[in-house]
Amino acid sequence: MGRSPCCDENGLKKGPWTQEEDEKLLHYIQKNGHGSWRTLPRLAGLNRCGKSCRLRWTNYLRPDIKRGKFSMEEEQTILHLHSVLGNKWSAIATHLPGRTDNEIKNFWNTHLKKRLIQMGFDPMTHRPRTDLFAALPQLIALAALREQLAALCSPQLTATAPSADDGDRQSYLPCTFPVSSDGQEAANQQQQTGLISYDGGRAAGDDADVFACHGGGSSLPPLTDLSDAAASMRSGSATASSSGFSCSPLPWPEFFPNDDPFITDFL
DNA sequence: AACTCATGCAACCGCTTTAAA
DNA sequence: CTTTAAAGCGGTTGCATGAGT
Repeated sequence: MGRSPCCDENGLKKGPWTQEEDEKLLHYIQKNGHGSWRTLPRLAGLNRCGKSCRLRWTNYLRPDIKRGKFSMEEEQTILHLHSVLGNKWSAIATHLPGRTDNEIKNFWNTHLKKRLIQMGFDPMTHRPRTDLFAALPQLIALAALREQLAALCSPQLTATAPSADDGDRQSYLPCTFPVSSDGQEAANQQQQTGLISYDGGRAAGDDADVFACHGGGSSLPPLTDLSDAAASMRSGSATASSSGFSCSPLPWPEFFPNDDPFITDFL
């Protein structure tokens, strides 16, 4: 099972392909098929290794390759398949006609992976990350929630004694995630059997990696409905169990156990 | 205008798998 | 069954380009 010497051979060109090389390769394959990639470069008159030729063909020259931005449907498919298959790019690519595994891999690494990390998800498991730094957005959200609930319980306090830093705090309290400029186009993810199903995406032509926070077309798995909780607090009703609030007021209760002193300290 | 930094993508590297001898 | 070459695949790198300062 020795490694093929391939590009180690002296004199073989590496680096970006020229138009002339592309034409030679394209012309040869259209006429003869690729056959053995090992012998192809010599037969096609190319000073490249077979591996390089194969890659150039499969990732760029193949006539059925689709170019341009990934559609929302494609994004959704990639996210779903990745949650099931992991980094099996070639397997994922078989479900996206015209897209190469390399293209999907690049798209994942430059867009989708970052987006999941930003949202506090582990890009490999598609679950909320449980380490402290990853959970920080959720913890900050909890702090915000606590402040808001406290304000609802005793509005006179906040009304009569505004603190100097209230303005600053308010600026980040309402949302701890990047907010979409368009609530409709924000990604909408759901936790289904522990996996994220990406059910939305960006509007066409919108490149910004922006996401609405909870309540504005969330791209996160469904959090506990805070408005219900707040309404219950306001009305003084303790019968919020129908909304599930009394069971666990926290998002993803399995990651934020109610008996965790660090968490309960927020409440 | 010049510089720095971030981003996207093509291509390479090296390991694994497959198939032929 | 074993060995070996070839192909497949995923991770990584490096360059071109655009945005921001």
